[in-house]
Amino acid sequence: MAEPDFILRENCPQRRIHYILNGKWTSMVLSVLSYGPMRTGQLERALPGISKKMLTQTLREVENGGLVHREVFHVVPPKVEYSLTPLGIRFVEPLSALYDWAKDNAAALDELEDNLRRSAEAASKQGE
Amino acid sequence: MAEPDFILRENCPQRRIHYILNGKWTSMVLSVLSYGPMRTGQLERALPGISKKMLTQTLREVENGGLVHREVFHVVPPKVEYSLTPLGIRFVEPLSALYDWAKDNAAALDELEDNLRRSAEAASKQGE
DNA sequence: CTGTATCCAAAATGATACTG
DNA sequence: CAGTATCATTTTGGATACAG
Repeated sequence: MAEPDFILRENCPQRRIHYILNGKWTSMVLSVLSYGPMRTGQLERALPGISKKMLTQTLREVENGGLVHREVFHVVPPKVEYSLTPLGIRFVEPLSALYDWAKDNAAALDELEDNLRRSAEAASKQGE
Repeated sequence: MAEPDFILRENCPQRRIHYILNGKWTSMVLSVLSYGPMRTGQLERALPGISKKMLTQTLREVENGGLVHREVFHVVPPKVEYSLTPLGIRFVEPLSALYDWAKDNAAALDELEDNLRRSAEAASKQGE
C-alpha cells in the first residue's frame, strides 16, 4: 500500500529543489543571468542591496553547482563575466515561471502583505 | 528610457514572492495542505523532520497571512484542522508548478548535487 | 492532541578594510 | 574592477519542559 502523495520525505525532489531557493540571492542571481552573460558590476547593480560578500559567495556557489560559468579576461582593469551553463538554463526555467507568476499576481502579494501587517498590528495592540 | 528588465528592485514582485519561499517549511506546508484539509498530527507526519515548534510557527505565519484557515473543534481530545483559503490556493499554484518541475527533473538535481559534492571534496583536498 | 515558552546552537547575512 | 578575509550581528531553527 503506497504512501499518500502529500508526504514530503527528506530526500524528495520537492525538498531538494529548495537548495536554490534557500539562499537569499541565489535564485535572483540566476534569474538576472538568464538575460545574458554579465559582469560582476552589472550583477551588483541589477540586485540593489546585495553586499559584495553575498554576491561573490552566491556566485561561487552556483559556479560550484555547475549552474554558472565564470570567465576571466586578463586585462586591466580586470574583467570577469558570468553566464548560465546548460544546466543553469534548466534551473532557470521553473524560476522564471515562478517570477512570472509573481509579476502577474502582484495583487495577491499585496493582499498577503496587508494581512501580515494587520496581524502584526493586532499583536502589538495586545502589549499596550 | 526604461531600465532593463533584469533589474530586481527591492520591492519588485520577484523579491516579494520570496516571502513564502524563505522559511524552511512554509512552501512545503502549503503544498501538503493543497491535498486537502489536515489535522496538526497529519501535517507533522507529512513533513518528516519538522519540529513541533517550526510546525506551529509556520502555521501561524500562513494563517496570519490569510493563506490558511484554522478551525478548532472543541472535543476531547482537542482537534484542529487546517485548510487553504482562496488566497492560499492561489499561492499554491506556482508552488505546485515548481514542485512538479522538481519531480520531473530529479536528474538535474542529482547533477547539481554531484557538482557541489565534487567541488567540496576538491576544496578539502587543498587543506591536507 | 495541540500548543506555548525558553533556552540555546547554528546558519545566514552584512559592514568594512584590505589586496592585486 | 574584482575579490578576499574578518568580525559582528541577525535570523533561524531545534530540544525540551510544561499546559489546556
